[in-house]
Amino acid sequence: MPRTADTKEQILDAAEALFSAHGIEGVSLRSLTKEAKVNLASVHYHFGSKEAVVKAAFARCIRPVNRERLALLDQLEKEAADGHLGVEAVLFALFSPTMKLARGSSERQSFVRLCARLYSEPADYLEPFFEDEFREVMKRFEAAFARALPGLPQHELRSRMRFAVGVMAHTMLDCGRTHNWTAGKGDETDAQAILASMVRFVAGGMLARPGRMTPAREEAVA
Amino acid sequence: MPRTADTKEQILDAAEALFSAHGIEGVSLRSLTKEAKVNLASVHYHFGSKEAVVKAAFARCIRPVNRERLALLDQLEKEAADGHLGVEAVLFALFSPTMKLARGSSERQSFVRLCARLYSEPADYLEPFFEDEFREVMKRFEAAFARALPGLPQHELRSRMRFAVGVMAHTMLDCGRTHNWTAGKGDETDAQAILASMVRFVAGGMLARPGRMTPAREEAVA
DNA sequence: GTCTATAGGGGGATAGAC
DNA sequence: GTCTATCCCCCTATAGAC
Repeated sequence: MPRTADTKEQILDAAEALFSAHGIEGVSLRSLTKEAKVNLASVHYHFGSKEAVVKAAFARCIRPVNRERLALLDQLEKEAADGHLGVEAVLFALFSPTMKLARGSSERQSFVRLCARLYSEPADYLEPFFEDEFREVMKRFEAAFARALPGLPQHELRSRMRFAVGVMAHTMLDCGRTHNWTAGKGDETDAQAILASMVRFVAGGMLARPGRMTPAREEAVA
Repeated sequence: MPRTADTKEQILDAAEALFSAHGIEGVSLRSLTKEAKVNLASVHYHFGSKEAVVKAAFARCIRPVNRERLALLDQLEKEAADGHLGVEAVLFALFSPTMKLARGSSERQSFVRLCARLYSEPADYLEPFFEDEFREVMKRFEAAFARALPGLPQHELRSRMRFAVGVMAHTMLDCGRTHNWTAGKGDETDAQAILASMVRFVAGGMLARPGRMTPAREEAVA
């Protein structure tokens, strides 16, 4: 065994890799402990339950990302203390920390998919946990977007933030399906190009003039 | 029993409701047949396996939607045979058929979440199935967007289409979490407002000038 | 802290009567 | 076509030796 990592971290490493590949319900503690090369019972000794492993794995994945998001936003707001706050800059602060994960070691690449998957996973116990982990980020970025997009009604702003999250989550999922992103040759240039495209696209959506569709279109859905 | 539906359809009705609520792995054939008020063995008689039930439920849900998408696009291309094809109109053809589902009977509302969930479900056997079901729609809409957005490089166009799908999929998932969309009072006005917001947002992204981020931002991710 | 062994419950699938 | 009964698998969790 080349690593000196302790049992707890070996379990979390395996949890990240397997949960992202097969979903929570698709991973048994047996497959998990086999992958981690630890005993089945040790997972209960260290975590107490499968549910606790899921939360711990997710927390270890997302906390540094959200910390970096807030740090980037701090820096951004300090630079622009007096004047204009750019939408693209705010989006960059929101997106780039996750994108960075997609370029790390192959063990870390699966993190990205894990985060995106967990958001759509219907486990009831995850929803309040998610809310806790993201509350600060959501609050701070809502304020930043409100400043970058003056005049946009709050309800519309919140909808657009959800759309932005949708773009990111979906892109994270798609990054795991390599055949979709084969324009670049590898991870290094790709991640940067995808991030740039994402920021441009979402900025375009954020900046769109809010308003109604043409009447003809509205009738068609009524 | 008020309905005269046969066993097969009762199973599919229950499958839609339960899969969308709990995910594929979260639903056992036992819970499925209990909800459907049919015998456990009947699911194997009619479908052969759980996997076949999943595919059948998904096909029954998505085929009419994709048919309507293509019909709307047909009509749109006929109207605009000579001149300009509007991005918002194409987006409307792509999005509105799913949005309509979200306003039907409560049994049908869960369809929407089902479709969104299945896209992120990591079941290997679903990916080729998905590809088959959406090939025609993707081909036709890629051509339509190419026409509506002349000059946009094909690779960028494909990225943006994935972003658009991400917005829709994420919105479908969120529609099930009612507390997120409580601005309107019910489903009727909400669905229309959400659809309008979505179309405006994605159109803004589609129409964004493709290009690079500012050099400072690019360095930060390198 | 780490292991073996096992409890106790569900899971998908199937055989065969009706 | 529909049912009951059952096979055999895998699951999480725990007890208790080391």
